[in-house]
Amino acid sequence: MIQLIRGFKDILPGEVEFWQFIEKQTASLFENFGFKDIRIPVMERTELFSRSIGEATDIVEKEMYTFADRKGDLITLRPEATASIVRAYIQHRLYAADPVQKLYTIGPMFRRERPQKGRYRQFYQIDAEVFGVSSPLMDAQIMFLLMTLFARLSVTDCTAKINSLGCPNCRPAFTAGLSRLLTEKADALCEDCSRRSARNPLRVLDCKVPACKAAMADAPSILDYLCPDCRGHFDSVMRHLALLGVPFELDKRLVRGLDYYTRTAFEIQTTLLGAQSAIAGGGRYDGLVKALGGPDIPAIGFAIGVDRLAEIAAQHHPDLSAKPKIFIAALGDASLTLAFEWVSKLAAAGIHAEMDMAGRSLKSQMKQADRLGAKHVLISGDAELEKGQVLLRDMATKDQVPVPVKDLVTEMQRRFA
RNA sequence: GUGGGUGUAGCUCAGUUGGCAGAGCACCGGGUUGUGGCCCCGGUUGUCGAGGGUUCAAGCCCCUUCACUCACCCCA
Repeated sequence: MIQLIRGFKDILPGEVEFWQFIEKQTASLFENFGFKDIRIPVMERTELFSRSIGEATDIVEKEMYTFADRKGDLITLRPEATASIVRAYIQHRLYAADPVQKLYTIGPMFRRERPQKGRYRQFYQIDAEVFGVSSPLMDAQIMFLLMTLFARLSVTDCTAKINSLGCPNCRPAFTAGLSRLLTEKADALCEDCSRRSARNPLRVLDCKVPACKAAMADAPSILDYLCPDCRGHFDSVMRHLALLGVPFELDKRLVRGLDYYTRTAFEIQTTLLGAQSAIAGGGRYDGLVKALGGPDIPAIGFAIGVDRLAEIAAQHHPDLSAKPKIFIAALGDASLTLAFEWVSKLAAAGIHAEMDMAGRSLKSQMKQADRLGAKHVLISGDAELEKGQVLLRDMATKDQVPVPVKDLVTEMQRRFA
């Protein structure tokens, strides 16, 4: 037996129904908000990701599936979708007709992390991006859209955490201040934090080690450093979130793992999934389109963890599997042939119909119909056929009525279509 | 990458100081010549994760390894 790759998984019938449900709700809601579906490849040139996500990030440094193709070009299985969508936006000059474009996609992403609950090496994201809108109204609307989607999916136990990361004008001052503090307190920090100090200084603010907490007690907040534009933008986001009734919490330590974010950063968290509390995250990245060679156009986007959503949805919706309208139980060769013809034609006509082809006992076939959850069973045996009819049984009420064999498919269509 | 837990039937799991591998569920058949759910009877199902070692004898003890899982880290 050949094992599947670590961190990868199959989605089997019984679970896949939740995925379909999520995808349907997403498509209809997103289209109501003006988003259009876009399909992008699962592989790109490695350079696209290293340039957009950031050379020094965990994702690029140690989590990407990167290899040389037969010609020697370095390619990477996408660890996220934003880079590809931005690339497509620039490459096809989608901004030419209208710089404002709202795009979404659903698909697998790949990161080589250690698997755990709610974290896989091939995982699925619903990803959406809005180009050409710098207004804070869009930031607020996007979070409203997310909360609305989650409510539809019965994921009620979630809160929005928001922060502002500033912009190239104001962030450097904050980063410098923080770095200065970290250098001063270097001796007091735990091993992890001394490592983080250089790479990801903001993370130190989040450390649970008491000594680090004490050392960071008077650490600066990014919010105190925001320039007037960023401050105004952030205040407006919060004002409009309140207007739409989106519950949110300010989280001054919220940071995104990707370098390209500016200003608004947010995460939707839930308590239902153990350590992997984030079911969606995103933010504004006003400089990325230009950095990747496009025009200077602002953008904001987010990603939803579908695996995590499906796990939660499974707790609410017990059975979404399709139930047959009709099961045909056949006794004897003549009936078997007729049942074969009827089931095939009913299914083709859009009526979910099933049968047993193994020639088993009536009792066994009834059991099978019950297990499948069939609404009705057509019983066809020699005794009925002699009279030119079959029996239609309602499985819930046990009522049985004869139905003529002639034009049976048409009659069933009339009753159950 | 680091740590903890777990690997026995399709599923959930028992398995005593080392002594013939088990139960429930599921599945198949019967009880009812041709009628589902409840009940009763019978039956099928095993690389005990893998490899090596100790022993007369290993599911159990020792070593190695793999997988799953939870957490750190990071994130969706």
